Amino acid sequence: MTEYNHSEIEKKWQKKWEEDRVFETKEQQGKEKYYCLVMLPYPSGNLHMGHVRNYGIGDVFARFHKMKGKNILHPIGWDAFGLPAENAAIKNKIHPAKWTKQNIARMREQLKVLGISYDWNREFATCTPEYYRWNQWFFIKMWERGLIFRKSANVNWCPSCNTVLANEQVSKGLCWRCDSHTQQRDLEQWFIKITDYADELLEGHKQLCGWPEQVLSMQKDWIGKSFGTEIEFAVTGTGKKLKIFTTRPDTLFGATFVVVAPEHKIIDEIKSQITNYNEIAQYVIESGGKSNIERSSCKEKTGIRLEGINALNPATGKEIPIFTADYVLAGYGTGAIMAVPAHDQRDWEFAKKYNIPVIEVIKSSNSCDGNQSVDKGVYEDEGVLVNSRQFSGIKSSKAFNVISEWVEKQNFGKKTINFKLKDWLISRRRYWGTPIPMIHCKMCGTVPVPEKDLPVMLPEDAEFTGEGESPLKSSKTFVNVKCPKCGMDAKRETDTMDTFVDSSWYYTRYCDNRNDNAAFDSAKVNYWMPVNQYVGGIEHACMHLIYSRFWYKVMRDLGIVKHDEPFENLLTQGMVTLNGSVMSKSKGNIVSPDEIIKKYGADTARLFTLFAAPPQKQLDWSMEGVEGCWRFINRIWRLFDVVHTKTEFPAAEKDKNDILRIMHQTIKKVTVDIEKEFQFNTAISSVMELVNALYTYKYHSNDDGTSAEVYKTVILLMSPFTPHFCEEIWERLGYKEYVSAYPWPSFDESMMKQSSVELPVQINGKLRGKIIVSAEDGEDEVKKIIEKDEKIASQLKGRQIAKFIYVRGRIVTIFVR
RNA sequence: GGGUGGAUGGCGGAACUGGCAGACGCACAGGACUUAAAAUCCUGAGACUCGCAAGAGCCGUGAGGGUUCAAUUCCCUCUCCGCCCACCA
Repeated sequence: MTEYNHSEIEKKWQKKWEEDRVFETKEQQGKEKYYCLVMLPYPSGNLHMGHVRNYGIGDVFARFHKMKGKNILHPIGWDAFGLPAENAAIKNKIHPAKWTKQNIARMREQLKVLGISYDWNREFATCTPEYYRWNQWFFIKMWERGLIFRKSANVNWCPSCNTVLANEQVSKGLCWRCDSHTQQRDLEQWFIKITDYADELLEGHKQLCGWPEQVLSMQKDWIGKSFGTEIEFAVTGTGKKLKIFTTRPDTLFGATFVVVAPEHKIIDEIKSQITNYNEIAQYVIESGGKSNIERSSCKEKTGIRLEGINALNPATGKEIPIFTADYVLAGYGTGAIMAVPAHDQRDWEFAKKYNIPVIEVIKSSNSCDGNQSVDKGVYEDEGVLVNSRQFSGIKSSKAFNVISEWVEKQNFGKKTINFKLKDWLISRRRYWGTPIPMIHCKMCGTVPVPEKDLPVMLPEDAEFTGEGESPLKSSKTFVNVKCPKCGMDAKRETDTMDTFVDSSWYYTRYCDNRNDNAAFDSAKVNYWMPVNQYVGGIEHACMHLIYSRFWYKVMRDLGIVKHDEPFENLLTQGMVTLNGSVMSKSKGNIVSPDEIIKKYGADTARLFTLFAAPPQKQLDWSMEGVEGCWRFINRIWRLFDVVHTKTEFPAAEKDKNDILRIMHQTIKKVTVDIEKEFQFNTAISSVMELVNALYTYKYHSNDDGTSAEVYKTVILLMSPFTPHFCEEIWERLGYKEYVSAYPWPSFDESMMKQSSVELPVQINGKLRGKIIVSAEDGEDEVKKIIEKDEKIASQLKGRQIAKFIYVRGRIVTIFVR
């Protein structure tokens, strides 16, 4: 056969697949469906190795299940709104739409060269009015359901991007995209009430058996449900009450001070009674300038006492001081806490610094350390209540309920539940996003754009200066509008939506991407959804994957989808690194997919990313490893001639059953590894073993055509990993149909049985020899064989066998004295 | 600080339910082919000790202990590394 020419072969089959519409799909009732989804790429302009890995993994699933006879949906699209396009507009004076379109065109070509089995008919970009009008439609539906609200909020502000960032988009005080230091500002913002679904998002985890435990626990922590009690502390001389939140109501009698967040409104409300108000006001300003991250990173807790007033501990009736300190967060609980220095580390540190009394209220129930002194430090574990009047002596675990109920009865508090999850801030002062479809009218207030007027189009005439307010404000044609209610002059909302909105429901649009009358046809979505296999990066564990789950539940409540959860199975793939560090432009350690594909072909590039590490783990790039995969593909290529040439080596006859047994074992291994284990690396290595065995067989046997049969299986097994190459061989083997449409090989357990097995023999835990036994041999036969084995027999000579263990097919262990 | 995942040859990584540790690949060495090289095909190999050798012994899965005839796998204690969250009351 001629030499393996990857570029010719890959071009040929990509063209054929496209011409024959091999991967185009539609609903087929009665046929099992399989929806394979990969996280849609941002059109940055260049495909990187992470993409190759991500989409290569997705393609294995899609192609495998297609061969398994399922009806496949395997789509791709573009997450096309976002900051980089706008930054490019500012920097290079190119319109975001044009920049994005160019990038998509280039990346589409790069993707096509990879030969992924996408149904390209279903492609779309989220930046088109055909798509984003449905963002607007959903927004209005949510508004109607009371899920959208506005409030003035202290937000993260990126001075470089000139925009508001969600908490989730700030990492270590830096903007998630440009790495500038962020600041705090107060702005009127649009929010989605995701917290209404907090409980369901948590409960829904029970249905997500196909998700990695790691992702679930990250989400659980992110949602952060905690049970506690709200308790009111009267503020002396003001008639005001201060509501605190605690998860430790059992320590109520030990609360010796109260702390409020600097932003807490009570400070302003009672400022006339605070004798050191000037000092307090200064502290409030100072902490307001700090980000949450700065606050938390400072080692020593700062705070200041509100002089002239006290709080009344409702349980003890004692007056205790009130402090303000920035270790208390305004956004969590009630923004105020009761501090119990004996049983909380932070309160302890604070009390020591400001010389506040410490009252022990829980003693370890373990009598040995019952004499512990509170001066020794903090006791945060469970125990028995002390110094707590009628509650002394009961267990702290019980006291949670007992004291909470008592507090409720006394009418100064109640049990509550708190979440860390915050409402989703979705407005952006940006151009390149979905316009929020609202109109501000002086008479009618905030009015949604009527459905018939959707989409609210992004105007062409906006200016991109990179400074000040949203570019949409610079467009007169956009801003000025008539109120849909009263017809008077009104102004359009100029904020756009967070791009996470786009990616929260795109997977349903693939099911019906050309629909002009609705976001999608429910019948189609209900056929394809839920996604059977979702593949993407772990970095989306909390944001994208929570927003999507939330959005899907809202769509369910709107009655347009029928399931509770969008993604049945999730695979989070590891990063691609070079010499252990992440590939990035700034580090200059990028390996370009283009170059690798040009030199070795897409099949080799894909094979390497699948073989070098399990999909979930980090993958370190290695040129030598790529060479190895290239060699393996060539080795299969050459095997074509080997198996079809008559060879005779009667001297060392190899058993035909041997090679067939290995073949069936390999089919099983590859099937299970793809279907259940997600272990593509071991799937591929088992095919390598089969190929090695085939070479050996061919050179040491009288072949009657068996090797050609086995070879056919090798090609079938490899086809999800190296599809172009396998199509080519398949054709040369004389098949008219595509290998990608051919049924996946099945295995026969009975073919895997071996008549004789080699068994290791251990004596006193040490390997002392090996014996060959027949698979059916019982313990007596095995004993006889061992007695005949010279080497083992000599070890046993003169010693008494205390124990003889025979694990069928595994091992023989003898324990002697 | 909380959560979570991990630590196995020179390297990437295998190992079912506790049952021969190191599959497969890379790198390395030797052989065949070749005038030669590359490519290819074949073979070898965890460390240490003894042996000319075939081989034998012994130690080995981050560290220490435990359960077991048997532990990379189960239990306890500890160290280090990655990721996510982080003053969440």
